[in-house]
Amino acid sequence: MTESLRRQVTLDEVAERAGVSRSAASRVINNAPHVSRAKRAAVERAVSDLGYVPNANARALASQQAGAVVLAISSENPRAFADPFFAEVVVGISSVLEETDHELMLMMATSARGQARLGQVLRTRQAAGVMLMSMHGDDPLARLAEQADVPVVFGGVPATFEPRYYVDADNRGGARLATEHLVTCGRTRIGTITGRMDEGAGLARYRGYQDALAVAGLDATRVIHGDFSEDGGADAMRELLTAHPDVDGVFIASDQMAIGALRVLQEAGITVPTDVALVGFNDISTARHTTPPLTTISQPIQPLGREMARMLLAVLAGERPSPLILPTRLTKRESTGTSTNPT
Amino acid sequence: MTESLRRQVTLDEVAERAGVSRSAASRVINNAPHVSRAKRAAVERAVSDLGYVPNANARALASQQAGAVVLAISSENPRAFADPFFAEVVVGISSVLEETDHELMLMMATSARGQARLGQVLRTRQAAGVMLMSMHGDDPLARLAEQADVPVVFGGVPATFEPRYYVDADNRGGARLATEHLVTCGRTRIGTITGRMDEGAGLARYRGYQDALAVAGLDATRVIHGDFSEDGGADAMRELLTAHPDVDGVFIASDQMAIGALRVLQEAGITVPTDVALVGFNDISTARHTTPPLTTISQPIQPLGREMARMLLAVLAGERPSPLILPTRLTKRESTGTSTNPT
DNA sequence: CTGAAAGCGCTAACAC
DNA sequence: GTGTTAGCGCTTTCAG
Repeated sequence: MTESLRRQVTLDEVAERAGVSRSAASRVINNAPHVSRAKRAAVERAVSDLGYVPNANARALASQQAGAVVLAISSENPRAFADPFFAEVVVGISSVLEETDHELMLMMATSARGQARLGQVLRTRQAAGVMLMSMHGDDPLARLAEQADVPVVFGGVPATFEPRYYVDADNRGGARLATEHLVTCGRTRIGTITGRMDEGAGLARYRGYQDALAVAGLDATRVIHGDFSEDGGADAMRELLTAHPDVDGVFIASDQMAIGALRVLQEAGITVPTDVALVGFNDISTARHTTPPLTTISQPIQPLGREMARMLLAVLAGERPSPLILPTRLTKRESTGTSTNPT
Repeated sequence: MTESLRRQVTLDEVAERAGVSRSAASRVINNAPHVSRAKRAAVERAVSDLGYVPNANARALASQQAGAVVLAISSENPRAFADPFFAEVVVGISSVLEETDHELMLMMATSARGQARLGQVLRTRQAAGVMLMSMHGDDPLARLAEQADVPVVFGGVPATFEPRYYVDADNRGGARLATEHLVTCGRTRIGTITGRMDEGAGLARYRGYQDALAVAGLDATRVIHGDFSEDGGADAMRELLTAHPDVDGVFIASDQMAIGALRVLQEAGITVPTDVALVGFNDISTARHTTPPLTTISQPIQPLGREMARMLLAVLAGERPSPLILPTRLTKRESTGTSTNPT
């Protein structure tokens, strides 16, 4: 690391300095076999003397395989990536990638243009693999990735098909946990505000609600479909109150919606949790600060990102990892009754 | 886009199909001059027939300049990127980049390894430029970027030096606004909980507090230094209460700290805003949902990202844009008194 | 305006 | 074990 921090140092220079052929140098760099200890050492010295750094572009071009992987987020809404959820996922991914020689490219495949570019990046082998998140319905991205003939790992399961490789949180189990908790609290007229039914998570959470009530032998028809957003949650709660005024507990498929619902309940003079108990999903940071604080299902978001990255790495290495479902857990707070006052 | 979605289509193939030389084809692709209309059209047809997509690696190698730009986040804490703030910035950046042919690489220059890799990426011209965020003290990253001899745009101003190109929010002005609001509300014993003083934002917000009180002719010595975190805010508020029990208004340099402070105040039986009025900074999403909701300074976060990207693009294009300071504004909520009950 | 030729820095057969 | 030889797909002089 002594000389020239600005200029490119080439392999040839290293080879010359070390007094070996370029192939030998190359072999050392990629620690391939068939190099004598002496040469190996010489090359290594030259590398550190010169501060050699391989040129990733040349390497990718020659070997037809890139070092970068891409994280693509698909959504008709460009703001989707502003969701703190993704920030966490990215942290998880980066923490794994940082240990390897893979760079992370971020692509918001929002517009047609964005999608085209993703296809282009994949097709020209600028990226070795893709992690795909947040697709609803039959997302064109999925197809695009398949065509590109590049390893794809999904974060979350699309609503319409089960990918070969994916990591997901146990949405169904979590929803079941949430609903069971409501049952445990003594609620008997339990409704739900679902997420979008064209997303895997929305569907799974709805199923979990049904599971729990089936087991408890309770009616599972107090259902309003929402869209995961705060305002959507408010609207849905109004509908729910109208359609089923007797509801005494609600499982809400996202904390954002739960916050909207909370507002509506307050405005209607309905007390949480005394009159109606609430459970959300996601454990966003705001959930701790609402009044009352929100009981919710916590997801291991950063691990989700980590495992996505690990899985992609595994596929890249020629393995065939199995899909992974990460556990979710109940985080009790006051919106379902305090511990000192269990209903 | 008819044939072969999987295979690389090369420029030569396009040239052959169009019945022109490779150079001609290349010129058309890069819409350079010196090509007859006829040839141009032929090439364009061939391109779309074949679904040609230039290979970015080859291009970068040959031209010695990459298409990708990197967003590097520096922090001793890998979780820093989990901050929703960054997610917003990234959205802003992406929205601009999506219109261009630049890819976005994300690098968390957390570990020494991460920093080394960043240097490597820059040095081997895998990236055309860098956007750097969140540095405190004399961040090694800044130096690294300079050495690499690649355009660098800073997001926020480091505490120790003023970079050539940067975009920042008007932290000082915002802090002043916040403090002035406290004055307007009739508070006279106004304290502050600052952020980290080795970050530009922490410093600037403290100065803004001083500015406002100097103008108002009020005492500006009720100062406790915090660290931007929720727990840090709680600790700081305890200290402040001990050191200056007479305080009746506090400007707190981040909403996270303000939330911690709010908790301490509540526990101490001090009513907000009646006894003590509070103003935070950032307008994080939780600020709307605390009890009482938090008056705070809103920053244009997404625009910040957008402008960073635009500035980098400008530099890349050979321009010399001036640094940019984005305005901040006061968002009034109940923590400084309701509008129906202005103190 | 146009095309030929010479690389960019590296990998990968292939002979030795 | 080792070095030589071709390229990877593109840009870029440089003559025509």
